Amino acid sequence: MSLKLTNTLTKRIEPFKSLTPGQVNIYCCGVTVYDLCHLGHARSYIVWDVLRRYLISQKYKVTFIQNFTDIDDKILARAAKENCTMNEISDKNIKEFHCDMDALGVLRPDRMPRATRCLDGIRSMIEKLEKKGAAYSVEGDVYFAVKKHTNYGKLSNRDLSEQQLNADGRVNEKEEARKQSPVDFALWKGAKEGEPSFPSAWGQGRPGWHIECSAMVLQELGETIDIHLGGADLIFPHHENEIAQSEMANGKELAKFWLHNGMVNVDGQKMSKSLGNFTTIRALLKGGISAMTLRIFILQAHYRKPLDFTKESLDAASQGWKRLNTCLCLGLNNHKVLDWPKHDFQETSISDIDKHATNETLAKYHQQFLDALDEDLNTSVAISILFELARPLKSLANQLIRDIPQSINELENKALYTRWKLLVSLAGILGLKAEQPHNSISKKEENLNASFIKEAIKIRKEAKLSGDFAKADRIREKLKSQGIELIDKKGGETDWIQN
RNA sequence: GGCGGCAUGGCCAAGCGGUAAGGCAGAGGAUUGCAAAUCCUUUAUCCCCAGUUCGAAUCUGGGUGCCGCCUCCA
Repeated sequence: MSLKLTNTLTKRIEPFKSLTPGQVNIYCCGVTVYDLCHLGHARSYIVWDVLRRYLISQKYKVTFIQNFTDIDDKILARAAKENCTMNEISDKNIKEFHCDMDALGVLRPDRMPRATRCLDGIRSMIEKLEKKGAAYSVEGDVYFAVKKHTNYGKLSNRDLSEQQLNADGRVNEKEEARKQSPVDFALWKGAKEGEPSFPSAWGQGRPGWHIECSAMVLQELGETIDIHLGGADLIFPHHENEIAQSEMANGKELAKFWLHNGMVNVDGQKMSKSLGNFTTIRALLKGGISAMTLRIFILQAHYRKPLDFTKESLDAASQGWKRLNTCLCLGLNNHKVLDWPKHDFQETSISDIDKHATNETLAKYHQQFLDALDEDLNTSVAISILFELARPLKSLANQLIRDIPQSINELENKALYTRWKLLVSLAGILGLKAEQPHNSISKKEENLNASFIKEAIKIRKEAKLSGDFAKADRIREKLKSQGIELIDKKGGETDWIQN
């Protein structure tokens, strides 16, 4: 394996090599927990989930840390609005975050530190910076003196003298006056009236935004980590400031690889809270978009490029997933008919795929899939290989669902089983898992629904027999709009599945 | 103004110097109820101009357009 990744730090695609063989330490910038997550967040965490799964499949021991920013102006504003405490807002949204990410099949990070619970590390890092003369305190605030850091700007490739400082004129004049330079940023903010605060050597206050990540990386993973992840909008100033703080405090390079994902766009513009053009993950899932559809949608584009969110592209992903899903379900639902070994999805190990590639064609697909991911996580190509693998399986699946299965000789059957296993394994690296369509419904709805559908099928059959196809089609369309798909089989029988 | 990214068929999207993956939609054929679902087949010379090269969507230079960051942001 030779994984190559685009490193924002060097502006190049370079071979990935971990500091310790077989071990990868990753830190991923998490969310500020003041609200539900939107599709942009989903993209970020799904993409990095694939990176993680891929590394694990390549036998790396991965330690994945991701933070929660649980103190911030927006959380406080939300708390004031909802007349509750900051902690209540944070707790609630952390729960919601997990709910969404679990639904999307994003593996939970190994640890998820919260800013308010890492204050010792934060304070001691600020003290260290102060001792080194890289930080100064003014009236309860502490600022990082950017000019002390000779390499400032190395990540975002910026010359500070060329920047339009505070471009929007959104300058807090009081704060500006306290700073030695307009580019300096807060490490610690003195407490304001009525806001939650924490004790420190500089008085009551709270940490600035950037310092928590620096402190957590050190606390959880050490001075230098393999990979630091985040959205492209964090490159400046957040990651630049992290580098400045950590490298000044520790005297060591913060991260070997900096990876950044592209934004999700709506009508060509970045999806963001402030523009109000966001769609939450929750709304999408509730609206009937399946988690795996979102995964396909996101992974069909390269992670660094902007991704336009439109109804059309989502529909396309949905149709594509439907196709793939049929194939992934094949061996689960039909193993008896096909005489395939019973297969439990939960037990599919994503690091256990080598032995499945038994023939030349499958070995080729397998290799192409791995090569694609090696090449800076080309998930788009990886997915295309899943579709190639799926084609004959799709054919088989439809024979089973709709017709009498044709006789397959033993050799073919075995090859198809192997192909299916490979498909399941490779899909697993992308976090794509079968979503079983229900042809039996939960007990609660069973009586209501099943008999209703049965009745509808009966009426439709009568309509068909009497030649009233318009009526038959109306019934079919009506059920379809309710997620029930009718399938006319040979011999006049009608089956149904719920999508 | 500074830094960075992008421009490929109706839509989304790969491609990293040797002659355009994949998905969706469309078309034709099979099947069917002149239907749905399904299966098979099928559709591009890559924003413009100039250059390098035997050969460029891919490299260089110059345009044009769009976007991101410089302020909270995945």
